[in-house]
Amino acid sequence: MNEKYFPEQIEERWQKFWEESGAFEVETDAAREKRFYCLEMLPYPSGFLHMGHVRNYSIGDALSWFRRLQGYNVLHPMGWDSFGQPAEQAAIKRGVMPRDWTEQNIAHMRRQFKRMGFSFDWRREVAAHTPEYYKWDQWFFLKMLEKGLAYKKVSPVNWCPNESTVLSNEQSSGGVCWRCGASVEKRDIEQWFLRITDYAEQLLSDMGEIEGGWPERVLTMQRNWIGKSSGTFIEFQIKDADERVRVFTTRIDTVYGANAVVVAPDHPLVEKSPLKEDVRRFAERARAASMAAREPGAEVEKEGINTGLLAVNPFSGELIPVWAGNYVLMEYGTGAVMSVPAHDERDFEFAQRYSLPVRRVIERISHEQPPAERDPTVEDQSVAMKEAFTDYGILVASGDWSGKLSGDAIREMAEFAEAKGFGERAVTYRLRDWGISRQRFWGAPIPVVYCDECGVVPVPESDLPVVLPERAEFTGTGQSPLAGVPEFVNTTCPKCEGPARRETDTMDTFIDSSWYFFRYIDPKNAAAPFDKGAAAYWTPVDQYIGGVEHAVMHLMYTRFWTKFMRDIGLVDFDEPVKRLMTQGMVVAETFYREGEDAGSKVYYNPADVDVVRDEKGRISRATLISDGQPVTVGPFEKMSKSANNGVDPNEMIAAYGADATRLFVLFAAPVENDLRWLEAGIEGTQRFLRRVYSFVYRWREALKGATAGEFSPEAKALRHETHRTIERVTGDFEGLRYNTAVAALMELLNELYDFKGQPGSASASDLFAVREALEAMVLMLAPFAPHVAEELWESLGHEGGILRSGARWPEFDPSLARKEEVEIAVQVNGKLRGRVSVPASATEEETRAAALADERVRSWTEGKQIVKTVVVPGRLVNVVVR
RNA sequence: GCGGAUGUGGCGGAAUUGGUAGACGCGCUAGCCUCAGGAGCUAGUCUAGGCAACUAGGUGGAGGUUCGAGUCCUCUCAUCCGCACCA
Repeated sequence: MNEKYFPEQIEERWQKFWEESGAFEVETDAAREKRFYCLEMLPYPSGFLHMGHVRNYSIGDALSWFRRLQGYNVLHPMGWDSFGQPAEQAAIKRGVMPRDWTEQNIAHMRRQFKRMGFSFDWRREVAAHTPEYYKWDQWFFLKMLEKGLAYKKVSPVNWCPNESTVLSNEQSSGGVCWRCGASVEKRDIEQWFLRITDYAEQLLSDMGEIEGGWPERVLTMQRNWIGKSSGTFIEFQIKDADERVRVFTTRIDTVYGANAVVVAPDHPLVEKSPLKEDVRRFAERARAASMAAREPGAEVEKEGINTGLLAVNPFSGELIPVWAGNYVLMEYGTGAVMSVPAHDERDFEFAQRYSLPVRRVIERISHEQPPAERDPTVEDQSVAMKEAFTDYGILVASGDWSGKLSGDAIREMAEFAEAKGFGERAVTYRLRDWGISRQRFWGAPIPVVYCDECGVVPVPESDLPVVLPERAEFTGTGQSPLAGVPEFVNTTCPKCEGPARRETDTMDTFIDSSWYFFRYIDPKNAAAPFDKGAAAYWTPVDQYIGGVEHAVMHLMYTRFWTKFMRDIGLVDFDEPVKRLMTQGMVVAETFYREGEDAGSKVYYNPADVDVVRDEKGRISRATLISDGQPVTVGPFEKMSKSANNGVDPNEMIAAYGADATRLFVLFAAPVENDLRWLEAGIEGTQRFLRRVYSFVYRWREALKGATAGEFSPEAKALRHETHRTIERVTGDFEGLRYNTAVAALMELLNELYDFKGQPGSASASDLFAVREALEAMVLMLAPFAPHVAEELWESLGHEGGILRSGARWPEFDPSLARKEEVEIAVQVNGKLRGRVSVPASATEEETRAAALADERVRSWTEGKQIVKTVVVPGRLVNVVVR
């Protein structure tokens, strides 16, 4: 052991040791009942590790170490979400093949991960772009096709007319092509979809199984995304035509207030309109407007046009006009609504704009509801009502239904409609089927073949994987690069062996990430995606950790995938993840100056800025080091290129070591909060590690003479601190409260520094107490700073590395964790007036007596009448006087 | 607009879930050590008054419940996030 703490030497040494000894390699072992699956979201191999990754994997790594030390068989794997657009864009820009680009990036990032010392079982590494992996994407697709869960339908894509190519949403943001700036059009093409909507109800109801383990806000977002709504379909007959229009409503009780039927501009009924040319022009305008205004916050004004058609209200028999309106969406419900302006805000706004009559059919039943705005002299309330009344209430002007309560009316009117055959109750969902077709090269090919004779033919399982070609032309224009590779496209029909063409669409990369954590369990399996028995041992995942940006899509898809795997017998549970932790962003200071153009900013990296603080610690001045001139201090923002506030993990490792870097990201903030990166902060954690190190260095020889015996008061106090710390840290780990766990360790170290006694002269029992404290400290430090913990553990006389040495997470002795003497706060009329020390075992009476006997307390109670005393044993006494 | 969350020193954050507010760290101040230090060590650091013991105030704001409120309730303000014509 070196006298000084040199992180780079220690870290290199132990990384090598771990690798050579296979320290983190685990086996599926039914004999080991205690097992734990710790999973972090797999990264996209962009080529560079960033601080968000460091945070994500530090959180998971700490938990993995903790569970290992507790004796669990811990699966902690890593892989690569290695399909996706950036590789293809690199190919277009620089001509490098996606595979080469991707694999170089993976190699680089893998080195960075190893340099961080994360405890992954690298033998289980998987990468989505390898045929061994995506073969099973294709296999799952075929299973879905077989079960009728995969199907084709016509659906729009973003289309650049200039380059004749399909664009992703990202490539067409703002409605213009990312490369040529041409305005993007929608084009309808046939694409593959997965029927996730078949699982909508389960995705909703199974949330009950994971509530408590998942953040409430994630569940809420998923609930909103699924968007369940119960209501009724009602059919309106079109006058003088053999057509009916179907609407969906949750408020059938307001049907007597309908003043119109409003359909989506692209609703098929529009074809029957006598004014269909006008309506079509309107529809085109509406479509163009909705494409252009995709920016959030821009509320589109409600517009519409009368189609000239009339519909019959099946309840009242009344004739009402049919309008086309831009606020009605073809994708939701039936693409048509009954417009009830008196009781729906959007309909109200629409009616105001086009001066349609407003008929009120629901009255309030409670005075807490808004007062009735009603002009009894006229039927049309468009003048009297200032806004829609959307509450439930009592029906009026609704024929036989008048006088009923909304709740009853909704049920009875739906039954009536069903009985009369013009309606039915239904549940609709906002959730739509999952479009998985991508007109791109760098993804898993969809395994179907098109044959002129046989039509759409699935590739037989035995022919999987359908392998991507090694090379293709990447121009960024025209059709998908895959379609330009004849060896790939031209094939024979598996059915009739005649000439056929392969599907050239590839799969959405969310498919890869929907089941990757099952592949880790059995990554080399050539006969199945994974072994059922092994999966039953390891899954569901005990703890999943990742960014909240995946709260909806990825986590919804993976839940769906799991339910499908259950239905084909691969797993026997409903939910893949028991506990989910969503970590906050890593943010850093920003510094800037106004740029040349008005409103533009030039950002400077925090490393290039010198900050001067006043005596309070507030920033008083910030100057650019290179020219000494002031810069503006901006807010903390997510680390990014554009704000020039990124920090390269490599530089941090080089300057402070992987251990200090990891310790800092876990200590600086609770894991779910944003993390403010401050270079000074990491210096603080390095200081802590150095202090631990040098303490062990000074004491390690003397500690060989430690034996338990009669303990001095100081030793007792230290042992109390040690056991109390173990208790706190253990509890903090269970709740992933790393920041307070680290704080507790720092407190214990402060106690050690305050300990009276020197290595040369301490008694054997004092040494025992110090040794006990240090061993607990080192083991509890291992999840945060494993390299230095290994080094210290060895120097305390343990051979073979922490895990192999049989070390276990320290247990606390409750009798030692408890204090013998406790300090009791004494209040007089709720104000703190003194503190007294009593034995922990003191009774309520003894505590009260001690409090009242205290001199300072007496000076406040003197001459007053004691009305009562409240005693909280072990905590405080409150004396109430008058 | 709807839904959710959060407001505590100069800063990140603690507070055993109704019981000593500000743990731990950063920053800052002073001293020691040093050729030097962006190293290390020691002490201090919520605000105001006081040499001090101490006193008063203090958890965005205003009320309330309670012996006692950062914590519970009502209203209000601010910030952040999610969804957004979902019928």
